[in-house]
Amino acid sequence: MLSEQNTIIVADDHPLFRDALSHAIGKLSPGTAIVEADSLESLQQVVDAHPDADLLLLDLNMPGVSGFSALAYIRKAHESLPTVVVSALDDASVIRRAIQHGASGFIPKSSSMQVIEDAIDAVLQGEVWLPEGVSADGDDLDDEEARIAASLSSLTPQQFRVLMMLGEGLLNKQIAYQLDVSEATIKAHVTAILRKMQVTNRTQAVLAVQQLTVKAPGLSEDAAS
Amino acid sequence: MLSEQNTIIVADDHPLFRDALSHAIGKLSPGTAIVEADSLESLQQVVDAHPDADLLLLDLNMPGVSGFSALAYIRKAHESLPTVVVSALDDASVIRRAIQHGASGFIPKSSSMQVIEDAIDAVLQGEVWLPEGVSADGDDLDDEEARIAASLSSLTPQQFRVLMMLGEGLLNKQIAYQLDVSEATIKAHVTAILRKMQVTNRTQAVLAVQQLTVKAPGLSEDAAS
DNA sequence: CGCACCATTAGTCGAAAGTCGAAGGCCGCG
DNA sequence: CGCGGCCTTCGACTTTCGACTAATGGTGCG
Repeated sequence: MLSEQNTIIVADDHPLFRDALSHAIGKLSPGTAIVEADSLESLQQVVDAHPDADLLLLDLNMPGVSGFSALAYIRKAHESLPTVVVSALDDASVIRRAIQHGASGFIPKSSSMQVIEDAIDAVLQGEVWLPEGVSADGDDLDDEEARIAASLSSLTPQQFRVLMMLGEGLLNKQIAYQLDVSEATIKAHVTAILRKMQVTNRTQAVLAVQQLTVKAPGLSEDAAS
Repeated sequence: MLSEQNTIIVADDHPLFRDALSHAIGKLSPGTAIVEADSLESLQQVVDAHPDADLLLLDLNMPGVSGFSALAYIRKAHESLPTVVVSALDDASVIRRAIQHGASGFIPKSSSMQVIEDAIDAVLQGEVWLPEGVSADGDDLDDEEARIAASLSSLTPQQFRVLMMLGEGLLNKQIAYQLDVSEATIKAHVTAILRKMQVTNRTQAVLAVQQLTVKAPGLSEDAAS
């Protein structure tokens, strides 16, 4: 099956795992075009350049993107693009939140290649794939979190990028330099962001974004595999 | 046992649970003086007014205090005051972090009265009390988190209060009004805070504090009991 | 008492943040 | 094609922030 011309986007900052994923897809479906992204900026470009993509594999721990922000944002901007979250975390609550933010599936990074292939296959068929033993149902998303996610989805791509940089504690000047525009432009974006997120200053905007953060359980163990 | 004149501080913003705890202590040890606090400010006052207290029962979800901040801060300021964390969360990682931040015990809010009494009793004996099945050992605290906790402990009480308010996204002017001092004073405090925390602006200070946050797993269930 | 530390305030100054209006580009739609 | 809408960009202006200096008062300690 799925031997048609598909396009799959793999977004992960870790080159090794990105390659592993790509390789798995290539084996699963040789005719599939694979596009990779390793940052928020490249992801936006790629998604924009491939509006016809069939699937997005998205890592939750992309640098410069806190938690579910990218997921919530991409999902609203590209409703027809099924998105599977790939993450080292595998808490039930994390998985549930991912689904509630619009993911079509969740693949723990510890999964075997076979499981990954099954998952991709299932989602391409239009199903929702979850690790065994995890239910998608349950409580709804936290009201506050849903409200914030909705705010995020109303941002323009550039505004979203700026917001993520605010979340790193950067100055307007630093953001301007990185995006290669003037500081005045960043200020304008920030003003628009504050308005859309219904807050009065950047610190409050950052706090809102932080609510979509996935708090690493840490301390347990490193991803040795 | 423990029929001597003890003093126990109960810090919890939830009146019902605070009373329940106080009641449990009263039953366990009639001669014990109980002092309550329902906010960061009152907690600071109370702890200050009772340097001879034998135990502090501290809720993690105090309004205006993010996560382990209060624990880390109080612990450094009053090393001889055993502190037991009381929380609705009971993830193993949360418990472990609490211990690593200096707590002498951890009591899930879902515990039975008997367990609570046992826990208090044990800690008063100088032991460390944990819920059954949880080990305190394991990995060390995240380096970054430890560094931040150390920074917090170097703050003066007023500076700590101001920092917590920065964490709510308040303006200097608003903080000044709430603390009933001039804005100049707040600026002076903020400058000192930024220096001690080794950051360059308030947003970065807030982000640092956020790293000590306990991310509520939420979604699972409400504390129905 | 002198000393150190904290809290408070004023005032100044330069930098950063945030608001407002506006111009140019791009795209869809009649 | 022309128009409107949205995004991006920008400069000018106001407010807030943050550093620095300087001063006053309280508190604890040898």
